[in-house]
Amino acid sequence: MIRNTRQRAAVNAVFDELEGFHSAQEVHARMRAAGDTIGLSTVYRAVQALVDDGELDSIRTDAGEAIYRRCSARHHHHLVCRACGRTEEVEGPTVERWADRVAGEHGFVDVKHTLEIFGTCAACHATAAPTPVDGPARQG
Amino acid sequence: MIRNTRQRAAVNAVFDELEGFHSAQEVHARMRAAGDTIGLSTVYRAVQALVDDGELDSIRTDAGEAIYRRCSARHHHHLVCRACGRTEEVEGPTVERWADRVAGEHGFVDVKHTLEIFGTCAACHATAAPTPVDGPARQG
DNA sequence: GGGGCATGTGAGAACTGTTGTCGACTGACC
DNA sequence: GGTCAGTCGACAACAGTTCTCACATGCCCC
Ligand SMILES: [Mn+2]
Ligand SMILES: [Mn+2]
Ligand SMILES: [Zn+2]
Ligand SMILES: [Zn+2]
Repeated sequence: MIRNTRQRAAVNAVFDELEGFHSAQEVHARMRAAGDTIGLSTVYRAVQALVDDGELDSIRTDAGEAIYRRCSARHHHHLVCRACGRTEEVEGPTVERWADRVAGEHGFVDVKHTLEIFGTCAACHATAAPTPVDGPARQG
Repeated sequence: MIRNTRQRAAVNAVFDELEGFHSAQEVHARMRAAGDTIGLSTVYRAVQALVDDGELDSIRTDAGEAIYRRCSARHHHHLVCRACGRTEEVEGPTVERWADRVAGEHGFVDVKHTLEIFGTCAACHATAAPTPVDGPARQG
């Protein structure tokens, strides 16, 4: 049985205050800095549980780190500024249908997909680029 | 200046004989097993150089491991069977236009994207599922 | 065909993110 | 309150990747 614990609730609460994507390690550091006592393993277990519950969405940086964000319930994708890290949720039936169709044409069933879009947001394009964030290694 | 070395050529050659995606560690093990003497660090450096040159395409498994494949020059995406790991290259203007359009609508410039499709291929769907391969953690 | 030397190599150490271990703890249920 | 499976967290272990640095070797120039 899944039990309600202070730690799980606290991790969940952190994502109420946080915009955008954050790693388990960062969440752990923030909680510790705020006086919360919680183990790193517990943070990892909590974010994974939250992803399983659909509370958080997770993507992986180009460096291989998993980052998490409070996620709206609707299926969507992310548009990420590679300069400032700002993310927008984007969605649309076009790409959903395309993915299902090409998979079906190849005889694949039980189809899911991952899609992330990287670019430079208008603000960052206007000014000089601040601290960069990893985009994809190669356009794929 | 970039120098031509036996090791770099050998890593490149490995991908001529190999279908699908393979990790740096696997390539290293194959080369060692075949009697090639090469260091793991060198394999990592070689595949990275090949990705930079556009000779290889790289994606990251859900477990965070980078895997590499000889890549056709045309822009495309991958349709991966989560049961047997078989991959198909898929492409189409629909999804390209969609990604560029939604990014443009949000004021983003210099846009790239990553897209992978996961499913069960017809062969694996017909038989019982063999050794599974990771798909995405969550449909995104 | 040699020097000279910047570039590349590779064994091993180090580093990163993540997961496993296991004794202590505690929320849920009675 | 008592029971006990689920949970915690310090720590170790692990996997993939990158760094270090002494040694080797392509490449340019003669
Ligand atoms: Mn989608
Ligand atoms: Mn594309
Ligand atoms: Zn930006
Ligand atoms: Zn298959």
